[in-house]
Amino acid sequence: MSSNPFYRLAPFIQEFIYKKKWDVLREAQADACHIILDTNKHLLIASGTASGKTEAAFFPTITMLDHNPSGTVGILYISPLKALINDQFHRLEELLQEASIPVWAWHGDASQSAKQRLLKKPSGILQITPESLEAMLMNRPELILPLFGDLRFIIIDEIHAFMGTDRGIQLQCQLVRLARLSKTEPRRIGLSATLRDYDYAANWLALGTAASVQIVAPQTGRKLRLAVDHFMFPSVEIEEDEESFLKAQEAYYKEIYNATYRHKALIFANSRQDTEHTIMEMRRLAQERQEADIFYVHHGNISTQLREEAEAALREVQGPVVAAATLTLELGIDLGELERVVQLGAPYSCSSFVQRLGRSGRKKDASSEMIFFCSEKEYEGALLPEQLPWEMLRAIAIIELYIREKWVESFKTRGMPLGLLYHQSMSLLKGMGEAKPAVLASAVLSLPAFKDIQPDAYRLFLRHLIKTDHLEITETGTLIIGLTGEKIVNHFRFYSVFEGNEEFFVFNGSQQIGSLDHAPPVENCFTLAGKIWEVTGVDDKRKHIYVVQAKGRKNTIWNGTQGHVDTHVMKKIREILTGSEAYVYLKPNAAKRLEQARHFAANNGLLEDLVVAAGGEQFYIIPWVGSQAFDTLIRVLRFELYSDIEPRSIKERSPYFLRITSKIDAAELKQKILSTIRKPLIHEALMAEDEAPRLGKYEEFIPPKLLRKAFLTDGIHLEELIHALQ
DNA sequence: GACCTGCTGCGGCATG
Repeated sequence: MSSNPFYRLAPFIQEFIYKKKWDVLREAQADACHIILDTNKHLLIASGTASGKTEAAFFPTITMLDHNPSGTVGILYISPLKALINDQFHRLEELLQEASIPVWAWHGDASQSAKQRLLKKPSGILQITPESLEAMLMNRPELILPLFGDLRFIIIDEIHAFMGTDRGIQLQCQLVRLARLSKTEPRRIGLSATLRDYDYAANWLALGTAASVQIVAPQTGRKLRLAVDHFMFPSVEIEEDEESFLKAQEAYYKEIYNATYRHKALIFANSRQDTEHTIMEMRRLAQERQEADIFYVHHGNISTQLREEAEAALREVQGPVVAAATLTLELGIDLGELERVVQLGAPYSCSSFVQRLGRSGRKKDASSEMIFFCSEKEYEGALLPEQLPWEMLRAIAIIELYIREKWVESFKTRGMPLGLLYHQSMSLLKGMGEAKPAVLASAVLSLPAFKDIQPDAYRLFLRHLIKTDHLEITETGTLIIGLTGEKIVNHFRFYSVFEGNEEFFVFNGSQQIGSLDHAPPVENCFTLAGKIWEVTGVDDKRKHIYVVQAKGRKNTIWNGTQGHVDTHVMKKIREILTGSEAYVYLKPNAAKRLEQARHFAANNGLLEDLVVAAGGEQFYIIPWVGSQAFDTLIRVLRFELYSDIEPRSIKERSPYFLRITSKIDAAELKQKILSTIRKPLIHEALMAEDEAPRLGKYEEFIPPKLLRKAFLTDGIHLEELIHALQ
């Protein structure tokens, strides 16, 4: 074995590296070479952004394919994004110029003729999305053997984007189905820049196979340069204040302008509106100063063409370019080296922070840097806990967790993914045409993702699908897809397991008022078109929300959905408020605001206990738990403490605090909450009798009895709540 | 008043 793996790579790869003037293989690349070339194990590459992960996966696997060409497709590359496939396609074509290994992109936008050419002579590397793979497995299962009968490797890019999601469960099912139909056991390679829980990731990657996983996770000692700034916008309740509000806003945008001026810069925001608004202001300021328009917006509602223009500008234009994006620019599409990364507010998760940070400092020895612009709006009548700078606190917590503890969020797999059970059952049956119930059951329940589904539950599930015409039973006792099922399965939307953006239309009688992304629960109020409405009913099928105009003062204003925050982050925020540390990366305004917040929290007793008296019969509950445990706490209050608390008085800002009205005092309330959550059989009590909430796509087709069970398993996070409150 | 991802097969018509 040569000690330098470079000399073991295929000649055209050596030539490619030489031409690129890369002096040595990166650590991850060298390690990956040894594992791929010298072992039979799966491989997990968990190394930082810009460490050459994709090359680390492709160099040795292509080398092996070059030595010993495969009779069918030899490497299957699976990506969560079409954009990533297109990006990789060009890079692979360049690498493979001198080789006789073809590369094929297969996704919704790929041409039919290219797909036909591959089918004529299956070979080389195929790049695909889970949705296109689903279509293949379901509509053309007979093609799997000729396409993949000699498959050697499966490379899964950005696996953290799959782990812990329904799409990831779908992918795991597909890998097993692919292995069965192709009669191969390809080695798997997973790639990610943001992982901490390597064991979970390794298990995820190897699920359903016998081989073990070797992990490559080189330490990168990249320098960090961080800054957090804070801006206060005064309230605009009275007219005189408006001027000072506008002045503060102007100062804020000028600061962003200056931070990105004459740089290649990316501005991350947490909402599409923020990106639009910020770029509008940047344009205005540039125009005032007669500077060029170098600004772009990049988010989910922007067309592919415009997004590609923004990406190309960042990558290729000489001179300054400024783009504002939501998380659309987090994943690994190549943008080249960016000089500045600005974050408006705080990301919701540490892992998001790491991805965004990785957009700068890609060159050797360059430091990664990010400036946080946190802002706060003062307003009349703000409740005590609302006067804490939560967003800035979350920014500090995320920074501290990452730089001190190297912590990022871990993933959790759903125990009862019933929507997926429907999806995979229908997909498998469609591929089979017809099947005896026992045959279908064994094909589905032997998939590792469904190991916790009991045969009894599956029988109930099948009977329900027969009753609702999703399935039909023939005279010979076999199952076929039923009339209702045909409509679902034959629609092109069937291939994805996540729901597209829905629009709920709001009706007051027969008058349509507007639309919302989500339906608030019945009896909750929300504002739209300048008025407050109370929800009287929701028609999930027609996507209608029925409302009446709310009368009098209503406490239960629905807050919409918020980003998910982990319990670890909330605990860190409390620690920051309790402590006295001065963080070096805080700019003067931010440092001052933190000091104020610490005093304010201490003086008002906000850090002392779970329940804080707020005067009269009002109380704050500040639990310092993440979003999921927070939602469970609300269930505890609604369903178990309703005799002490006025349920309609609950006002929440998830996951930071709740305000409630109660006749019993703070100490007793706290005691009741703590003793309630430890009661045996409490799980069942936290749901209304007729409640069967859906957690994902296709769950409307599941028998309510099973759906309730799934919610108890995956929707109620009592253990986390108990643990966090102790 | 979070954010994001993905999509077949075929009939019919126009064009070279």
